[in-house]
Amino acid sequence: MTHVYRERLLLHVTADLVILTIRHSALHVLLVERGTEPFRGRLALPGGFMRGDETIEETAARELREETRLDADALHLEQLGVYSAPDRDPRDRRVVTCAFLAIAPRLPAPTAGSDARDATLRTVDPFLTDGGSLAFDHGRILRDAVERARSALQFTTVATGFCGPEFTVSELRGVYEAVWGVRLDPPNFHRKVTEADGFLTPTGRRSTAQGGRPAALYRAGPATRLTPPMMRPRSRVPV
Amino acid sequence: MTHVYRERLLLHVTADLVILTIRHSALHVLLVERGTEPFRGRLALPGGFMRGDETIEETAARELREETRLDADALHLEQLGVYSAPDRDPRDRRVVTCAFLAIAPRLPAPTAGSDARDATLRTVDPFLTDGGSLAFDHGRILRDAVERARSALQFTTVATGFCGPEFTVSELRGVYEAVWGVRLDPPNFHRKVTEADGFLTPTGRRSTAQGGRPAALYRAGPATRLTPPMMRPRSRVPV
DNA sequence: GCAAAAGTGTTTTAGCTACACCCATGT
DNA sequence: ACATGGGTGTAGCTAAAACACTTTTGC
Repeated sequence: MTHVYRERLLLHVTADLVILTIRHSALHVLLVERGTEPFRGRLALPGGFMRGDETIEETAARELREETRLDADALHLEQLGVYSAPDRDPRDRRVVTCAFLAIAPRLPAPTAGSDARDATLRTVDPFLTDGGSLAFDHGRILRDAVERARSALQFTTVATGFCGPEFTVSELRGVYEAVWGVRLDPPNFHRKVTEADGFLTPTGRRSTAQGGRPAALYRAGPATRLTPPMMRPRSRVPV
Repeated sequence: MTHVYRERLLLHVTADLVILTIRHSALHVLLVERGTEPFRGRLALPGGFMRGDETIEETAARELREETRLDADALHLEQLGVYSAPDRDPRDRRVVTCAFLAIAPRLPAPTAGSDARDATLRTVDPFLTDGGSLAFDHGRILRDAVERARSALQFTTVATGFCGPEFTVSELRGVYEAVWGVRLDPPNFHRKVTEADGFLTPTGRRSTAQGGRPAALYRAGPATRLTPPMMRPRSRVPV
């Protein structure tokens, strides 16, 4: 803030969302097909421009609501970072974006007719190895988001955000297995999460069994940090 | 990116720096006294406006160079996040900032006559409890930065960034003690950091003793993640 | 010799891994 | 009955905490 006014640049600021969810035991991301240039017809992260009297978090929450009908208060929504390379938009050098990571419970299939008429859920895997197929620098943003999510599962309790309001320990384990791409030992996982202080709150209810003994149902507990952390196995048999 | 042009807002974007360093065994932050309104005469984080053909990281690196004469390549510099409340600048609603955390080795006292003519190093503690005394929302940013630094020391090797090119294990322990505000057991700390893979590289040289046996000198090792993490004591006798 | 800081050894404890084994349901 | 997934018990291992003790310097 020590420079003269003529050096100041005026920029468009967007909030782009990496909305992660789990379907069929695999990590998925919500993508939209672009209807306008640049990158017309290519897949991109949902996002939108910041408006006046709005924080960037409010912009992100608004886009999230428009794309998923979900309320940002109910979801984990965190800033990933600013992406500001001058050539990231080939038609306008003055667009910087603040990327957000959103963690969503099982989403309904995107409904036609809504504002998200062209939204699809895709498995993240192809985009992690081949980042170039997304519009703008969204491949890079998606890779950063997945890396952030993998790390967050170790040290925080956000994994419950992928589950519904009530869930079983197996379902939670499925979240870790899908995001980390490993198999975890069910007995040890059960002990770890049920004994971690504030991670899970028992509801006293049980799930309707699907093929075995009914599992106890839990809600997300009050804790936000997971101490001690859930250590990610160094290298295991991939799923 | 689905909205019409008239809804787009044009914004000024600044990079504000939280430059942390350690002096006299206490965590310090570099602050400047503002010479212009708003907040004339108040202390603020150094920062500056983003220019054309520049990424926000380059803006931050430029400001860092101007304030400390240090090269950003040699330092740990990471994004903290975007602060975008419309009323954060009482005179211009269109200024958002991207805050950065910089970790600097022992800085020389800010030199008069440079661009940082009015820069001072202050201990962070007063600003953590009384955030209101800094300009803008910089008290909030500083608190977030210190929290990030405390967390980073657990899981990464950035603590070496507070030390010079060669340092002793004691000096490194002093970093942890200053940032966390706790006393650590010297024997256990020594084992932990010397056995952590890639954290420290022995130089073979020894420090000139100051009051005791000379200590071995190390350089920062190649590792960036610290595995297993250095767990922060739950609650200890404060320093 | 004594103080001070560096560094090693040793005991105890906590947490994790691996895996055997029992539990409660559907078919 | 038996298959299936839920959940507990337990032995062994690894890492960390606590602290006694040795080493190497300056004075």
